[in-house]
Amino acid sequence: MPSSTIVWFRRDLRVADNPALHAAAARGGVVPIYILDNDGPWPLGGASRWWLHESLKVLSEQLSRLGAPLILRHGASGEILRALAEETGSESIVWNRCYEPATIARDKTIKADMQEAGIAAESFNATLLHEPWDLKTQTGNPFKVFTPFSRAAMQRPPRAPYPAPQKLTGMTGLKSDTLASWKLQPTSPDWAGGFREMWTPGETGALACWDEFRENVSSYKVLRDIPGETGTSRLSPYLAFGDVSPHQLWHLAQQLEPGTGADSFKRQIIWREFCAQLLYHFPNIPEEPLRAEFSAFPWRSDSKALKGWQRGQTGYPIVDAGMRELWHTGWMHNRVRMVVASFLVKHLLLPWRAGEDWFWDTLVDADLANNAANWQWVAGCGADAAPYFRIFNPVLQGEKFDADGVYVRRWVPEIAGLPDSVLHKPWEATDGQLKAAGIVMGETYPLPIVDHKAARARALDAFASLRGG
DNA sequence: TGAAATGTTGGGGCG
DNA sequence: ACGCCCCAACATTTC
Repeated sequence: MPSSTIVWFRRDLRVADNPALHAAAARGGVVPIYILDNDGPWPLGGASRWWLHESLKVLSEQLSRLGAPLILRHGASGEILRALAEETGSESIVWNRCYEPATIARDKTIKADMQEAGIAAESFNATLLHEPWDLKTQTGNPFKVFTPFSRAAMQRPPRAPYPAPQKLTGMTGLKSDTLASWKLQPTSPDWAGGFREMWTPGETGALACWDEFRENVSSYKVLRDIPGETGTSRLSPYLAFGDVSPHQLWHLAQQLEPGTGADSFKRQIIWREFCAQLLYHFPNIPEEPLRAEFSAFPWRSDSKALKGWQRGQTGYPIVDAGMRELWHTGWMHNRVRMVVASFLVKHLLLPWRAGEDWFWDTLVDADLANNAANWQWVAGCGADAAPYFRIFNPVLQGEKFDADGVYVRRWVPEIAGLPDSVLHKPWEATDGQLKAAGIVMGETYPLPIVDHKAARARALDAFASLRGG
């Protein structure tokens, strides 16, 4: 009887379209393992830990049902895998590749160590449609502009998804941590109530999420910009943890009628690929601006303003609504992410790194590449970045994309009684309107922590100082 | 995947 | 009827 193959789960918490699992199952017995290894430079944030717990619970049930229970262990990945190989007599180990710089380095070492120990180690493509080293410009350089990247990506159809295994041959008697012992979920206080209301993590939840999205995909292109609607797919956390693969989603989108929102949706998938590719080729973007001249940028330091932003107390309703949605659900609507990010970086002149850290901790879809690349995009120091003079006006953005105030009223209920005409600028409400709505400005809802016009002028000055000197 | 400032045009009020 | 002005509406430029 051939020895079992260890399947090391990481950001691929699913049984369908899982190339590593598929390959292992074809060879014979499998030993699935997930290792809690928080040693890297970007340890999991609180919201991600919550999602991971839920997702592992589902994966564990699925694998047990298929016949190969999931082993949970914590510690240094290399040592754990070596020990497991010894315990099980496994002569091979497989996994699906991750592309964060520290993970690449770690996995390289593990692969070499394994092979030295006579254990065959093989990795597979699973979390990106295209390997970051596969798509290059005509001159052979990595893409730094989205449009040509997306053209190149569109011309290269991704592989078809693998089916889920029907049955696995597992091993019994191996020791495993309990999921609860990892304490991934909050207890006191339990801040995850809003998370549970909104999300069903795991592979089955991902497919249900797709089904719901498919019903509305024809209006995706328009409604994806309206935060009061459920217009976006909300698939991002599933993708971040690999509850579903981009190949599966691409394949599903291909089956929709062309000309529907499928094209816009695929474009968003390509944005994800673009960011991953940037991180691969420019591995320090989580910490350093891609455009080096930004190292000299005069960011302010203002812990009070930062806290006001984090807690949704800026006095700008659309900003506060977004930040509270994030805090409550672990997620924020895409349009509003751009508004709050622009507000932090331009109105408050606070470093994009502070926003990156906060999103990393609070988003259930936190992804190193997306987070770094998009914050740099907003700050103007990244690839294909927003020009420095593009400063969102939070009032206009609110009036344009939340015209009926559904979103602001949901997340900033203390001003819900204002009429639409002043909902996005409560400081302009008349005394009568404030009284009728039960609002005392500065007490029940903050006055704006910065004046838009002055903040805009200050940002333009600061950004201009980079250019002229 | 901006917003504000500036420029241009044309309808209409009015002497 | 005409010229003048105002200003909304749209276009262009600038940040």
